[in-house]
Amino acid sequence: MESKNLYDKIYKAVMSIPSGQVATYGQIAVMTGNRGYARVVGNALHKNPAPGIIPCHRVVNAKGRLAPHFAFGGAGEQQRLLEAEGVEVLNGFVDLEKYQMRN
DNA sequence: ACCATGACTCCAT
DNA sequence: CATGGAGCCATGG
Repeated sequence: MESKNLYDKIYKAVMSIPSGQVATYGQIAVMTGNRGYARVVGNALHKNPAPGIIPCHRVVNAKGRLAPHFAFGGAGEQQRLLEAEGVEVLNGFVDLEKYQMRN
């Protein structure tokens, strides 16, 4: 499994998200090259657990909502992790205006 | 090579 | 606000 390009970029992008901030799938997708990658990004995070290496909890959808299918304990766990980093989560939503990773 | 699937996003109704 | 359709891309069978 040496998918050394796309996935690697995605992982890097996700890992590059600073603590206390979040990024959307589309953001990561565009960051890695294409908006269409949004699905690949989601698949990558879902398939490749790489727990401890990839802070998937910092990745939310375009609406700032936590992943509905978060594979590491559910959105509740994701929310807990985000709050632990200083990100306010309200009803499963984060304030993108405040926490979205800006360039 | 084709078809089906998916942690997505946007737009229209 | 909910639902549906279309667009985008990679992966696996």
